[in-house]
This record gives sequence, C-alpha cells and structure tokens, in this order.
Amino acid sequence: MNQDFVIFDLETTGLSPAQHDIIQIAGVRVVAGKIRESDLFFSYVNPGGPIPAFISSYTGITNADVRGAPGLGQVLQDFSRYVGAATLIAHNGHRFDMKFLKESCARHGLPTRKINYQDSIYLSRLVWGKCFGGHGLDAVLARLKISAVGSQRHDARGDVDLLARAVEKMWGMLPGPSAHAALTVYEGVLPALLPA
DNA sequence: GCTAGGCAGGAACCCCTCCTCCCCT
Repeated sequence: MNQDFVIFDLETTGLSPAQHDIIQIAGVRVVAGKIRESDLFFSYVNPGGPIPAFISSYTGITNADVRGAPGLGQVLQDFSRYVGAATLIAHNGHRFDMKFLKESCARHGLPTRKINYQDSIYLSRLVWGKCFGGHGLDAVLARLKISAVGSQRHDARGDVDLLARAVEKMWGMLPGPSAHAALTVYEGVLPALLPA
C-alpha cells in the first residue's frame, strides 16, 4: 500500500454541520500500512461560544479546555498542512466529519483545496457485510476485540487511536489489493494551504 | 433543562419520490 493516510476524528458541539462547531481535531499518520504513533496531530478549537453541557458530559471537553485554544481557521489550516497529500480516513466520515469540514470552511469563508478521503464504515461493511451489531465504532472495536481501556472514548485522541488500530486490523482481513481497491475514494475539502 | 439533523440506501416502481435506518457529536 503506497498511499499515505491520515486517520482523523472531530469532536463537535452537536450533530449539525450547519449549526454546530468543531471543538477538537486529532489525527494520526499511516505510512505503508503502518501507524506512525509519533506522527500525531491534535488541537482544541475555540468555538467562539459555550459548549452545551450535554456535549461536555459526552466528550469530557469543557469550556475551560477551549478558552485559550486557537480559532477554527488557524486549526484547520494547521491540520491541512499536516495532512498534506495523504488520503483522509474517518469513521462515518462521509456523512459526518467531511461534511463538518466542508461546512466549517464555507461558514468561515476559508478558501479550500480538494482532498481524497475514505470512510472506515465502508471498510467494516467490506469485511463483515450486513451483520448483527452494525458498523458503529463500538461494534467494530468489539468484533476486533480492541479494548478501549486506556483510550478516552469520545475524545478525538482516544477515538483516533482506537480507529487507527481497527483500520489496520481490517486492512489485514481483506483478501488482497483488489479488495482494497473496492473501497470508494471520495473527494472532500480542506483549507487551501497558505504560505507559511 | 438542554438528547438533535440529515445522509445513504432500499423499496417501489420506471426514474423519481418516499421511507427507514444508521451513525456521527
């Protein structure tokens, strides 16, 4: 596998890209099919408003965590630079994370560039087909016997760590390169790279 | 006190529309 990947996860103030804001981004690079555990991206994002109590309870992310954090434009620019030419992977990214990135860029008037991405939910469907328990991250982790102990679920760093281990295992379960090629590569957006 | 929005995919049916379920925070 020659293509480099960045497996990433967003935490947000809610489910609607049109109404809610990104508050945390984490990513880890995968080169030649191997996770580079030391090559991480992480940042809180200051959403410019209060985090709903439900979200703080769900994610553990508080207003104090994001108060001193950079704004979305800066963080997404840094993330875009980190990603470079890699293909992004997120769990349910086709329906959630990539839509959040696109809508967030649009709402903040950020010029964009095109980026390829895959959705690990489709990887799970490729491996197990229609199966009991579905293809949510918890179900995938349970099937792969990946323990979340030691990783903070619903924190982007923890979720990225778990997802990366899951993706690596699922890749290993595919019968061959043709199966890899069956995974749809979508086109999304990240902020255009500005001169450093 | 606050637990929501909307896609993808299938069904029904003939090519769009409607419906239901999944999954993310």
